[in-house]
Amino acid sequence: MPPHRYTAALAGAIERRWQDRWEAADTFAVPNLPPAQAGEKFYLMDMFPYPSGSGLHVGHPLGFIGTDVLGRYLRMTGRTVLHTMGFDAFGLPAEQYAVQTGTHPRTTTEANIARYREQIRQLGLAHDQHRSVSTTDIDFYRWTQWIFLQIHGAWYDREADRARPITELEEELAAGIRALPDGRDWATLSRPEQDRVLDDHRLAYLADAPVNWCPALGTVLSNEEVTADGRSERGNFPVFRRNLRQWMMRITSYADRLADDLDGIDWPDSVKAMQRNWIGRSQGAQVRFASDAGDIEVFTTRPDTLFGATYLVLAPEHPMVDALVPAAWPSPPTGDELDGRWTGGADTPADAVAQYRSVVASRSDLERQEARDKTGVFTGAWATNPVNGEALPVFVADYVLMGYGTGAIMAVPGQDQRDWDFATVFGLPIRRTVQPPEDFDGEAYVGAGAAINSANDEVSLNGLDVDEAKTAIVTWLAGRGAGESVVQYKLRDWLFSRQRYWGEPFPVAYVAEGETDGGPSIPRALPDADLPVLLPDVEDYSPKSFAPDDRDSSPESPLARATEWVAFDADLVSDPEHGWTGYVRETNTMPQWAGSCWYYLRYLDPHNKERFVDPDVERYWLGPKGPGDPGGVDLYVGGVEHAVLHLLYARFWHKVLFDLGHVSSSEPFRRLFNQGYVQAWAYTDARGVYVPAEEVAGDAASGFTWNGEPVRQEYGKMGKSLRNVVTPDEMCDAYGADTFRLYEMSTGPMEASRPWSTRDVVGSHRFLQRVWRLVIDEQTGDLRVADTEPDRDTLTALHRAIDGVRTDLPAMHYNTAVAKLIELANHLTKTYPAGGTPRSVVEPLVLMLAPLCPHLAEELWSRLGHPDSLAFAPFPEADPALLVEDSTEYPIQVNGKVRSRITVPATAGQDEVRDAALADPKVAELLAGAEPRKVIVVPGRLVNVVR
RNA sequence: GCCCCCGUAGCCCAAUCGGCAGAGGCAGCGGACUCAAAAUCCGUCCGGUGUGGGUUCGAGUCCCACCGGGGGCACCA
Repeated sequence: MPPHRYTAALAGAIERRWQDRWEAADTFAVPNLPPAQAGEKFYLMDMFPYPSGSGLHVGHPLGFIGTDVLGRYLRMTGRTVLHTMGFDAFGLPAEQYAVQTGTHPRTTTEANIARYREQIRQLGLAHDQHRSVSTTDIDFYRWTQWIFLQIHGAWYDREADRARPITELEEELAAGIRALPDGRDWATLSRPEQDRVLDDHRLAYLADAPVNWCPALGTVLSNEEVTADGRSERGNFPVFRRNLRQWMMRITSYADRLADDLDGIDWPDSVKAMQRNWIGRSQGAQVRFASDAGDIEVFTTRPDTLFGATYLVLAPEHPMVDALVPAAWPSPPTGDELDGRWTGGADTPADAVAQYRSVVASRSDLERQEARDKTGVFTGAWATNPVNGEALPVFVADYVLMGYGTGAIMAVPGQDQRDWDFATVFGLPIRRTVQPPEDFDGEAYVGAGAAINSANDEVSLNGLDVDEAKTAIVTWLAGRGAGESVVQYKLRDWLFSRQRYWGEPFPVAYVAEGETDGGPSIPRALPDADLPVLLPDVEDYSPKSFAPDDRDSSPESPLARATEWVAFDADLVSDPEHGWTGYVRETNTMPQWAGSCWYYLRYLDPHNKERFVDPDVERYWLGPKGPGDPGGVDLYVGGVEHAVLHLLYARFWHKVLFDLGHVSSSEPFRRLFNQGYVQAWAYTDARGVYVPAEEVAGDAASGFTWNGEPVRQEYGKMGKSLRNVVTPDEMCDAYGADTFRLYEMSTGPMEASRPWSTRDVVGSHRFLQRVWRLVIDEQTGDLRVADTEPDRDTLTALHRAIDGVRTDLPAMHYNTAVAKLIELANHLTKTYPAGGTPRSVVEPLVLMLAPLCPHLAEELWSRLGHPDSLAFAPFPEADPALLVEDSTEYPIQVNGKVRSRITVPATAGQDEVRDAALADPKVAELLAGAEPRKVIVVPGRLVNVVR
């Protein structure tokens, strides 16, 4: 082994040396407010990790390395880059570990963070270390609590279409500028009554609402945390709908802005589509059908089909059902017999409904989804269609959901397949009100067409297209007070409390002995001086949990047991009626999403004791660049799994802060990029048990074996349970961090998922050895470069590489950038086999390699005689004159097939190329004297002669 | 069921506007070095782009249908 070869050991020594040097020199620190002469700012961010106990595997740093390469490139092209890394450290695993072992979650969390920091440090990421924060830092969650109080202290002014301080609402109510919704006089209300009015408007509020209660986890969950089949995203336990008093955030106030503002940000279409879908805005109409129990209000997106409604359906849980049900089965208004299918064989409508409800309740969400057969029962009631006075039977069926619209629909089987299916099962009439095309042979017709069968004495839709008909009928309904145009959303308010220990405590207080008017407790904001509200020490970290299917159990937070913490005294301006004593704390904590809703703001100003972020600093890094620009982080990189949850919540918080004047940007993340995942092969033996992937031999052709036994290959996530984890530590030991970085960047484009393949890593290592050898003699350690002029071919190769790399790196096309560097290095190795590579070529190569392999590049740069770090050295620039060669070779196609080649001077015009092509003997032969019909010359590319 | 993305060499991947299918890496094969092996170095084989149509002078690229893979939504009225 030559003594100065670039081995893993040498790489390791070089890497540690440069990491220490960067740290000592604070190379990547950036001031909160860079001086005026600094280059244009760029705020670069990764989605921060949850520091799990098992540390990083090679998949985790893919995005971190990608952002680091970009950040380093941008610094070398004159930009001022802010890039750091934090930790999303509240959350369930540390708490569950605490429950098992009694170790405080903070101890576990801080140990895990220390481990993550070490692993990240050895990768050589150019982070500003001073800005690193963790959501569990007291200095951090103090401001999470402060932001909560801002949201709690705000209401949404519909007219102004923005949030405003609740104090302004109070002033307007007190001054009589704004009337109370129920017509009461503000001045006559007691203080608790006034407070309740205000609470009804706050963006953070307590509500008795149907929530997702997960007995097995002992906590409630947000809609976003519940899977489509009604189980917890974490742990896959059953989740039940229960009415509980919980903290909610009024994210629905922002539904329109959250949907509309997607147009102004540079995000992947798929993520925008997922957010739009989750918000689920649909334009429609609310229509009232009179019944004996009062008006039944339905929501429809197709008011134009109102004349085709032949029955109504209410969700089984609809509050009007009981009032609608008559004592006995009625006779139909038509005078016919009551259809036997309608009654479910029950003696009375009440029995039928009760029976049906119990059947529905016993069906799990999964069963309900799988079995799409239409079931339901007649309530015994009729309602009146406002457009034609027809009596429509009212059914109860579980294909109508209480959680969307009004929980009631008008059924139009002619234009809706679900209604068609139901009508078929129950023998209900079907009437088309949109003319299907002549060749239409389906059932319900949902397409465009002219309205038919749609007229009464006052209004006729017949002949109108769908949109015209909608407008006409809504106008008519509105004139009669029977309906109006409305917008519906799937989005629900955000359930914001959890019955957990390891989360941010709520900075609120309740009067211990109850409100003076005997009503429910009013949460009072704590004064700023009382922040942070620290987590108390407790004996037992677990919430009370229950059997997974115990739906009637109730949540109980671990904080409730910290009785000395719960009871406290405070001087609350938010509670003018009371004194200074006798308060109790909120014992729920905030969900894990809270910290990640604003951490990008704290990165900007992490040590500020007075504010969560200084306004000037926020404006510098996040402010809009001009009119119409929303502002925000310049590039945010992370996995697509946060498409809805984190990214929707963060946008919501940011918009509240924007409305209240705390930030100048209206969106948190100007550009979002989803990196792919590193996946891995896993292997199972004959019993289906996973075997250690690193011990498997063989290949796809000859079959895989483990200990001589055949095993089956499968593809999936990297993880302990699949026994296929590879860690960055192993790769750094075996090859060095630069090789590992280079390999991860060269296996594919950033957005693509790709399989991990340890045995391919050697290719990246060999390339770095070649580069090393171009500069350093492996035997002596001396420089091998010469101060000579490169030949013309080498210059062209260099400038083409520069040109390509300058295009590829900022576009995050790292795999092709790497290919171009390898190509150049291979050219140099071949051209200068005995050494003496011109310094003027080697130095740009080293600089171009620096973003990808910073340690190696720094070392070579230093050995080439440059005392300063190359972190801010100018990135090479291509000379356009050197990109082109003197002559160009053109393939000549005849009728699309390559038949010959010609070489012409690079300066040749189209006519010269054409003439040269036609003069080619092979082409002349194929033409056989005939004039070509057409000759296509693509400059620099090819010539096609059409015969 | 609906929507989105992707199918190029044994494997991972390149290929501006439609313009010579191949940049790069792995594996394989041959050779150099070595007593031998590993490591390293040099050289080299391999496919016509999932399938079938269409548009075009020319299609990996555009259009249609199908097949395969991945993701999202899923009785949302």
